[in-house]
Amino acid sequence: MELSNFKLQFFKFDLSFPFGGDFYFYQKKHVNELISNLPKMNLDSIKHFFEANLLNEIAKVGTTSKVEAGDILIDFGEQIKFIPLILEGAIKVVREDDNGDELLLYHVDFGNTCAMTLNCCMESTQSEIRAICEADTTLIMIPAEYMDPWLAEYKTWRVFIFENYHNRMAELLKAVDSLTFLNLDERLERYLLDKVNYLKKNTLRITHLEIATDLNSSRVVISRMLKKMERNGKLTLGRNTIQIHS
Amino acid sequence: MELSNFKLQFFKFDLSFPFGGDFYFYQKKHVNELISNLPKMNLDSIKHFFEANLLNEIAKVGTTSKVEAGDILIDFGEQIKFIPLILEGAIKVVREDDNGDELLLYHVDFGNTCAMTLNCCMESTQSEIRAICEADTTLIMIPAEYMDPWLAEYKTWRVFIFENYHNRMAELLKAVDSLTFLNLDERLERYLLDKVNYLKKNTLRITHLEIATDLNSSRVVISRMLKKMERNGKLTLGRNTIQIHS
DNA sequence: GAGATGGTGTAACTTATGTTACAGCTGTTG
DNA sequence: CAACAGCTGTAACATAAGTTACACCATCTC
Repeated sequence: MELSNFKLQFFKFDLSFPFGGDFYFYQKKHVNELISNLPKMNLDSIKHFFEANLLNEIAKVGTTSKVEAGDILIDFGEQIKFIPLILEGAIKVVREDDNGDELLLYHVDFGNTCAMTLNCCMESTQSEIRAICEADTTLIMIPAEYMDPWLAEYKTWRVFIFENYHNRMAELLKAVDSLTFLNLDERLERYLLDKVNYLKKNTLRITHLEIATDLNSSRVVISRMLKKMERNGKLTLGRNTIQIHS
Repeated sequence: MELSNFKLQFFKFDLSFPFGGDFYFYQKKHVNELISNLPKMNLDSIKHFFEANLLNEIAKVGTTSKVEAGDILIDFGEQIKFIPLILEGAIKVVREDDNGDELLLYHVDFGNTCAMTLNCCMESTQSEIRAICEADTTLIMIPAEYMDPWLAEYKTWRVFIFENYHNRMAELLKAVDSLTFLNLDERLERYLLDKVNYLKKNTLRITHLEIATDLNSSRVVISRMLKKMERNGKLTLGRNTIQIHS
């Protein structure tokens, strides 16, 4: 509920950073520079759903970081030490089996965090998923040890955490529904529309093979279905691009 | 973690109740009789993972109820007003699409609660799932309004709630994995082994149609596969029964 | 005990999806 | 420019799963 209006107001992050994509290697000194550089932005974008005292705490212990498209944020089996709160960009969460076959589970975007990660923070278990940035992404990293005390202390934190659990659970349910009740062509259509939605572009830069991987299908099948959809006027195919007619 | 040893010690619930399966209709007076009848059992089975003060609170506001096999605990779209904590028995959680096609998501058993329900308690949303008793089940119902204050006050409650979220999430992931990476015959095999596990019997009382419904498949296909498994010596088929050789 | 109901077995067929193979095209690299 | 790697299109075939149809039981009811 508190989250909904958050989505309306993006803030632009214009500083360039002296370090690369993998936040596990960020040093404390970088973080301090960072925080002192953007206190206003930090508070502005979060103040709409966290209480004042909590905002202060977040400003004190959180660090802002930027991750590039294609970077892997979290991988299978990793121990997670930060709660990532996404300010800008989009992250996709995938599952993999023993043969290396993949399946896209869902996307996490603005104002959300990854509930899979939350579990790890509370219980020090390992990640069951891989999180990959789809666009350049800005996030606040909160050290995992604050998870529990904040739950005790701040109502807005509890709401935030539970809303996130709820959202993730709903996404997982949606994934189960698609797998169970939809044919591949319907899943493909949803997949494309989803992508248009959260990337906010009608023309997607993507190959048939990437789609096949996300849907755990094969390239030939996806090409076949895309061609059919093109014949039906739903989209236009190009090399490395698909333009959705919506 | 606290939950693990809880599983070892069942307690037997021998009183007969003056009311039927649907706990939504229980009256406060019944509840009070109940509580005064079983204070010892209540505390015994829970004291291993809740702190003393919380146990007192649970004894004060919780009610014990018994639900029969086959009863629907929670259905789609219902507003949930109680957190169910399962003491004995087994509950299956299923998903349904617009055509009425079903899919079994997972089971909830001893010492656990349904995380889907938790969301509803925190945010007053509606149930996205149906919960059906598979065996006669005893549970403690805790009014939803205690959910949030207890999170603030009791560390063991937070652990309990998050462990449950984690378990449910893991079960959902397992469901996704099965749907994505396994063939129907493998899913069938897992399904049967699962059932043997949580019902603690090698001989299952079930029809092929029921299995087909749980797996969102068709009876003919399931019969075909079961017959093949019988020929391979994995099980013995009978009318309404399947005996698993393990 | 006749009929109805529901569970199981099996064959024949259909459909969705995956696989293999290959051709053509585009852009990059040496 | 020649060679190469990656993307797309298409045909032919293979497999998993769903569908239809029907026979045969077991159990229950009138």
